[in-house]
Amino acid sequence: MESGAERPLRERLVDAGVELVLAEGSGAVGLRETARRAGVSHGAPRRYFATHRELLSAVARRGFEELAGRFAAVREPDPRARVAGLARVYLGYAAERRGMFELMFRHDLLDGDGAEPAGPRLREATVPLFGELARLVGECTGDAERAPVATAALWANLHGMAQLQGWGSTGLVLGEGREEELLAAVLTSHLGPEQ
Amino acid sequence: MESGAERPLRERLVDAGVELVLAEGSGAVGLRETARRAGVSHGAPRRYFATHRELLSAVARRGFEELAGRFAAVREPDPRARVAGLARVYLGYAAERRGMFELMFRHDLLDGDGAEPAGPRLREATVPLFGELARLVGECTGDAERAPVATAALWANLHGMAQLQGWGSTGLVLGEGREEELLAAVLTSHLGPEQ
DNA sequence: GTAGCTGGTAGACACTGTCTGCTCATGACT
DNA sequence: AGTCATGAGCAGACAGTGTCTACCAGCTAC
Repeated sequence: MESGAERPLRERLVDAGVELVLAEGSGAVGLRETARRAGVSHGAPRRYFATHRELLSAVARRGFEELAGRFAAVREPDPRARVAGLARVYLGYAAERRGMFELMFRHDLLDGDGAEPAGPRLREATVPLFGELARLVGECTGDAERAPVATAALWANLHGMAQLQGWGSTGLVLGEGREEELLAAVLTSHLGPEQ
Repeated sequence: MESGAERPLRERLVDAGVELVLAEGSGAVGLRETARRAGVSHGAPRRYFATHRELLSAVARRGFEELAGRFAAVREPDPRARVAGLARVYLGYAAERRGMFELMFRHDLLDGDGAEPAGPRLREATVPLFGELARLVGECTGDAERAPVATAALWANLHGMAQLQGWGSTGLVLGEGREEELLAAVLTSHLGPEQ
């Protein structure tokens, strides 16, 4: 019954890693614990992940895929609404899947710098998204020349917001429940006033 | 010779931790390795740090002290120049002492949430600085009412920039050496055009 | 001079990542 | 059919880690 075609072990290990990172943070994602959760021996993961970092990288890559999926589901045609939608997706992902979000940006744990000949680098996966965002920002501000810098600024702002909201600093400093207001201010700052 | 009054072991352990975190990242700061660097037995740190997290927290606290010292050295009287100065200090610290900066915001590793009855919480140490920044932002924009939200936005922006610059994403997406330009754009976005 | 405290040593335990050798099924080739 | 190679997972070992515990050298105070 369990399932017609069994999911390959590699995927099951990443599944287990995702569960672990969401439940207990990236520190809990060990080779052995992951194997235990997947119901295999402690040495089994080694066939797919030569090292601890490779497992973590695979889990993080899963995160980037999830996030890309959410981005792809944003359908707003209007540039400004679209930027707002993408921003909300980003912040929403960071809030809902906190452990994943943190792991995804722990470059000290991840590969993508060294070795790994096949398979895209993790960081560079964000470049196309940056390109789309820059186009949208250009449309909003009507200044295509300054769009890259403005986009980098907006990008950094969103990333910082995600980070701060993640450890409650937004609430600490501003009072609870003012995220929407803050996001609106951020968008206005970088894109100019609405309409 | 070595030194007239010997530095207490607790401080020497934190020193060693700082060295380690700067040289090899927060993952390298272990109780045992730190003890080794300080030339004491592997159990010695336990007298001062009951747990690994406590050691890491002490190292992070040292970081906040360093950063506070740099902030205190900013002398610009003009509000806008002062904000710019503080921002440069923040980004400069993140760049020069990367490992420390990363550790300081790894709330999953640090205490300050649980236990630790005496001694100020780490996160809350940033609140007074936020207050000063909000005052300055209010002076720059002439809108004291919106200052808190504007300050939170700026704060998040700086933190995001520090993060992205730390792993080279700024360069990846914008080309190298455009940090000053980006900072200028960020300040303009949140404080309005210069003068 | 002896009791108690402070600051440190040393051994043990469970756990981790990594390495290595092993088993056993499957499938290809002769 | 028989052999061989390969893929996939198991199991044991090793060093290193955090944590716990017992122990001991000095010092101070009565």
